[in-house]
Amino acid sequence: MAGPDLARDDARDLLDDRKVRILRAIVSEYVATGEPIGSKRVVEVAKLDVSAATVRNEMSALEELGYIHQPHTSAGRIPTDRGYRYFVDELSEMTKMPDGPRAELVQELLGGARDVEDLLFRTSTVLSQLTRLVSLVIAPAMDAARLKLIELVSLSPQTALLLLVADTGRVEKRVVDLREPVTDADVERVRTVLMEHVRGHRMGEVHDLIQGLVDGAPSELRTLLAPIAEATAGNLTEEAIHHVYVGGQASLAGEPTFERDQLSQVLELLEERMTLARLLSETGDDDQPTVRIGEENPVEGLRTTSLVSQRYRLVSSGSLGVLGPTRMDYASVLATVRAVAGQLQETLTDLSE
Amino acid sequence: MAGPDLARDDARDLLDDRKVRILRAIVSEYVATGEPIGSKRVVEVAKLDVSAATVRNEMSALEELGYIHQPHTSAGRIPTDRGYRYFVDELSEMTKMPDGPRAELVQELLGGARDVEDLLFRTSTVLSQLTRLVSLVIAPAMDAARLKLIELVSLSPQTALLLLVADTGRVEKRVVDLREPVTDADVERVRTVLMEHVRGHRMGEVHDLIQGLVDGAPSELRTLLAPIAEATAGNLTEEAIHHVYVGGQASLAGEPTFERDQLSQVLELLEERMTLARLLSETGDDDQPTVRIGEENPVEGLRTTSLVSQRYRLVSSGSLGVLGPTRMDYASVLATVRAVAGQLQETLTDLSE
DNA sequence: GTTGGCAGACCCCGGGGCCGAGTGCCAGCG
DNA sequence: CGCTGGCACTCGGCCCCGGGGTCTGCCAAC
Repeated sequence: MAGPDLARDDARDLLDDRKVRILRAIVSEYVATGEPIGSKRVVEVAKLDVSAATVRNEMSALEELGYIHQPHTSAGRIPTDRGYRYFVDELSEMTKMPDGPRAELVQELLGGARDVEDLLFRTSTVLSQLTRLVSLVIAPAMDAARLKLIELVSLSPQTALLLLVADTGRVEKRVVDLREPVTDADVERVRTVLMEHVRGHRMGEVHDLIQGLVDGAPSELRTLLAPIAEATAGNLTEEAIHHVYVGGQASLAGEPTFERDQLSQVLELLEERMTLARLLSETGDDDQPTVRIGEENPVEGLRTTSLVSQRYRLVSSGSLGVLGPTRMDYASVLATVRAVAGQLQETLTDLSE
Repeated sequence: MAGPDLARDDARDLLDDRKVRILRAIVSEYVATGEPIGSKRVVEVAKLDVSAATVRNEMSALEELGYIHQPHTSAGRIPTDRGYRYFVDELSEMTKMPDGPRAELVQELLGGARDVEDLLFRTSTVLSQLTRLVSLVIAPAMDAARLKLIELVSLSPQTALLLLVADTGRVEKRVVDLREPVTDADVERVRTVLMEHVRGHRMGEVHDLIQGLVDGAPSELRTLLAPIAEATAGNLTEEAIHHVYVGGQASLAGEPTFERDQLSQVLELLEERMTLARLLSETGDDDQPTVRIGEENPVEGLRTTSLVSQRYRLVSSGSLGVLGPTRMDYASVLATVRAVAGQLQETLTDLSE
């Protein structure tokens, strides 16, 4: 009770060495077994030279401090979010981390990805298989990428397909309703105009550029250009919301920690691409994974889960991560997320540079 | 015991009217409530002018015939797969079906789909929301579609992006590793050659055509064409496996029929795109939905689920459907699947014709 | 500060008893 | 011959209870 609202780090420093060892024992044993850990067990695991009674006193103190918690009187202790947090912070401070998987991963990731989307899809698969958690991968925003090619293909007299190819290998497409029949020659002219004026610019500027063209164009082209401008309206990049790759939902069902309705709630959230995209975009910018444990999570309904995410950088940055019960092996998950993000980044730059 | 292996239809005709009414009552009540139905309840629901005892005799006969089943002695009856099948067959014979949803559906489906993929994605969403089941949508095979545009965009000195646009609005892309640096001029020449020789052909023939070009090309182009031919190898259409859209997994978790491990098993299957694609491709070619109930299902692990699927036709055909517990309201599910398939087909042809 | 001892709390589990729902069977009736 | 009411029986679900086991908190002593 001496200083209840100390900042995280200060609070941490208050723990003497023995408390830390006890806490660590509880966390690791609980992660491994899923059962509450009692004082006797702690003595064995932490190899302490004191009796169980002493440990009980310490555990009582740790509970007072909010690091552990007992489900009911006369049960062992379980780490709280804060308990996990303590060691995650410790992990982050260590410069070297335990190694994630290496060789096979490269193999599987690089192994014949056909294009960027395919690569991201595979990444998601690899990530969920390695961690046995739900994996999330979001494509990088395209704003900063440069337009490499813009094409207009007529599908029918009244509709055409607009293609935008970025130098990152991403392709955006839009079906354009031309409102009235147009000739191939018209399409060709527009194609040329577009290519001339917007190629090489940033994807984020494309819409404005085309809009500009509409205003200054001869009237017969204008009727054709207008719907194209429209089609590129609404941020081209918001489209990214569809490009959230989710894998490993099945692992959630295997997790006995979750009640049936929690499970259903989380699964529902996983289908809201918007929410997921927002969630992942709130990932820190450093090269350490961001970890959000239980209650730290902004989304109601993910309060019993943890999210470990990391950015990968290309022209602009995307992010990826895993979602699982708060009871997870943070050390190895962090290492894996990091390794996979690194590998993805590398493979992506190989592709487009 | 008179004729135990009668074909489905014959067996059906053996049921007298009262048995049919009883079976129908059991099916509909069980679908509605999820609880085993007893003789007393049947009398009420089916409005029969006989006593419960009589119904019990009939039920006993129905059980003997394999249409219903009791979970344990002294419980009510539950329909078997065969019991459901009886009424599904009856539904299929009726020429007019109960109407599926209409107006809002059109709204939501058409509502600003940006491209074909987006449309399929939305279809999947709509389907799962309307049925509260897992929805599956698979893109049409591309073999029969005609190539509208083939483009080669260099991303870096050594890599290029190959774009194939079909007249259905589908776009396939491949990152091509060129092995050695090439000039823009080379790329331009190849582009022209490709456009000249393969445009307008069927997607299924593209690879062979390019392969032919390689053999007959001057050597400096050959080094460039070879990797392109490679990139289009492996059926272009197999790619479709990634284009299985799955929605509404959360609804499975809400279903108390499933045990925890069944749930997990089904969810795992839903992540195997290959399996799903195969499953959906086994859909009948008529304009009636195909229904596979429980054990009728070819995939081990889906033996407690039913799959209702239907083809939609474009140039070639794709299919879509829903997956859920055998205990589902087949009448309304069939109607909905049918309506959505019809609507999708319509919207697709609007787009590309 | 540490320790062993000890009482108390509580979960888990199996058994027993009761209730209710639903069945199968049977004798009798039209 | 089909239908009916009556009846015995079966069985799951529920509650209660008591024993075994575990872990805690407290305390007195070292």
